[in-house]
Amino acid sequence: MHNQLISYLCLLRNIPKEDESIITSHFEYKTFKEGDLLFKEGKICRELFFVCKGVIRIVSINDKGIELTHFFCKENQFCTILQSFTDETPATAGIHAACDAEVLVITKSRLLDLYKQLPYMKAIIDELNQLRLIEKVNIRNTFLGEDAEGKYRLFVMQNPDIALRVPLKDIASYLGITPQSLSRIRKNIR
Amino acid sequence: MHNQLISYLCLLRNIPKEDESIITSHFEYKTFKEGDLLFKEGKICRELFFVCKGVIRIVSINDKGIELTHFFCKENQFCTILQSFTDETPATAGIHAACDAEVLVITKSRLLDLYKQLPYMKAIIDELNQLRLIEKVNIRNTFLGEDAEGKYRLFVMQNPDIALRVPLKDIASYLGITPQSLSRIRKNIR
DNA sequence: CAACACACTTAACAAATGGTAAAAACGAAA
DNA sequence: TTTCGTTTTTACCATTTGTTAAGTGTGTTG
Repeated sequence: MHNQLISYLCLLRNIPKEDESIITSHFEYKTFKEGDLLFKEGKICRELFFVCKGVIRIVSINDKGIELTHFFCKENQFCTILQSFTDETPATAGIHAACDAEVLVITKSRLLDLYKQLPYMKAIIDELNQLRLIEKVNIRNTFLGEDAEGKYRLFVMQNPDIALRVPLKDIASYLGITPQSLSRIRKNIR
Repeated sequence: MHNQLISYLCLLRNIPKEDESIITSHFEYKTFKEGDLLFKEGKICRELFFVCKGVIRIVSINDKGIELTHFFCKENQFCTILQSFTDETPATAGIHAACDAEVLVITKSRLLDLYKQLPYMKAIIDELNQLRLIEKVNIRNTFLGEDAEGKYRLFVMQNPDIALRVPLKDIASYLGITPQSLSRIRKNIR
């Protein structure tokens, strides 16, 4: 599992062999079952997760009590509640396992320690943030102007693996439609 | 105008007095009329804009020929087509003046030169990117699960100034609804 | 001023989506 | 297996939004 993290980081920047164990030793391996809570809404998020296997999702509850899925994170993606992690303010969203998942966790204090030992790690995380920003903007733009069916088609095209692994209701709450609507759309597509 | 840029940057990090002219000399001042093109879709975007006055918007055209407004940038916001600017790939969106606007422009090569002279500028831009990522995620999440009227109310609450200054059709294309729908929604709210 | 282009509004109808409810399918636990 | 709870499907109706079309400004240009 720790190898997977190193392999991924190597895609962005060469990691000296001798640094590998420094990096991995800062992370802790954990497993979760579908529906399990990785992080609870309302607390300050001091963890950064790296998904090794499975899918996790960022979730909040709106004023009507409806679950909203902000986004999914799958294999080889970092995930946290960025605002809470950065500002140390209470998070307005939690993190749930959308299916069985294996993750590596690093706490904020350990991450800062890692930055001290290996300053280039900060640059990697900054670069990942920029890539993530580009990705978020792209997702918004491809969804813009599409109706529910169009959004679902785009989602499936861009994330065929996620579409197969997580419950329908989670995808519906990600697309901003009701499970009934998504079920209807799936039938129409078949 | 250049003072405005320095004032804004000072909110993020203290700028030594002697650096101010180094920074501002890298930027060029330009004015645009409503509807003017700041950057044309399809080209490689090598400019980073800082809005001093007015509102600009990122625009693309979908397969049906409909204009889509990705987002607006107003006073004291940096704006570029980030993917194109970073990867030097052709941009799939252009930048238009949503109302009369005054901006400071820095080219990519001049920005890289500025990074060399003042390395802390890179940290500032990285921090701005992270803030922008948090903002994009927040916008998406507050819109999620809202109907068209809810999205419009949220937009007006969060951007009362923009709502008053730019054409209705641009806001409609930002919300992903037709101008007719937005006109109807405005009437209902009155 | 007149003519024109463009943005905005309004209306009538069609299509898509939401709300409610109930049934069916599925999985977990006793 | 049976039971229970949850997810998914289906159906019906209400509401929202899109589509089309026409009318009303408003500003610009000749």
